[in-house]
Amino acid sequence: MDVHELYNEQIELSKKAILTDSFPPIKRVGGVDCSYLDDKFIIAGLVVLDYGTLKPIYRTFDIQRLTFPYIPGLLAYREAEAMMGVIKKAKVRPDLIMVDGFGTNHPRRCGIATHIGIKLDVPAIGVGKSFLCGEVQGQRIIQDGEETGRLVRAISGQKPVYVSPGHKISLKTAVKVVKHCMAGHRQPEPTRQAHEYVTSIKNRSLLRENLNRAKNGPR
DNA sequence: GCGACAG
DNA sequence: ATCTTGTCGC
Repeated sequence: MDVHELYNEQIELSKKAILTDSFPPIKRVGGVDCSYLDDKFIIAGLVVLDYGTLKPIYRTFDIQRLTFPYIPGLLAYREAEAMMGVIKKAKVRPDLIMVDGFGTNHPRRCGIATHIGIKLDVPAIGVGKSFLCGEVQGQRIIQDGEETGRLVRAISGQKPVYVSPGHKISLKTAVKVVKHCMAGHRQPEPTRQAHEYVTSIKNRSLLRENLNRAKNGPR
């Protein structure tokens, strides 16, 4: 694969990003995250929460073969297919998706939240757990003079989360939504619960693997 | 060339 | 992300 073609695709995708609010009142928020099995498979999980109570009302997962390596700036090519797969198979549709990663705060303004948002035409927000790029000025993240992201924390003094709009939402509203979803943990509930979920699926898979090994291996 | 670099 | 014990702080 040629990374330059992917870079160009990201640049083209970023031009399609809508960074203004264009979605109905949020009733359900979705959170997606991934985990891996032996570097061979990727598990994507989706948890849909009631926006008012932040209680989970639905969840599903999808497992696919891993086909792309981890390359900073190209995370979407490793995880987006699995995430979009689980979102498409969901029986309960969220009004907005929170993704583990970035949106517009990205070297080419096209993090995985933007990638998924545009390809599925769904409002999306990126919630990163570690700094990616830009210049931090207080709570703001500036790139080429524009504010592309914001540092948000549930508890002052603790490590922040990096919020940026992915698609069909403004930075201001994205921050507002993420803050609304904070329940005393560093990460907002949608991605936090999605992470817990995929981890449990992973452990369930590993357990099943070991049971089969104990049953068939020793002979 | 050097440094930075989501999950 | 993943591997992995004890340990620091609220």
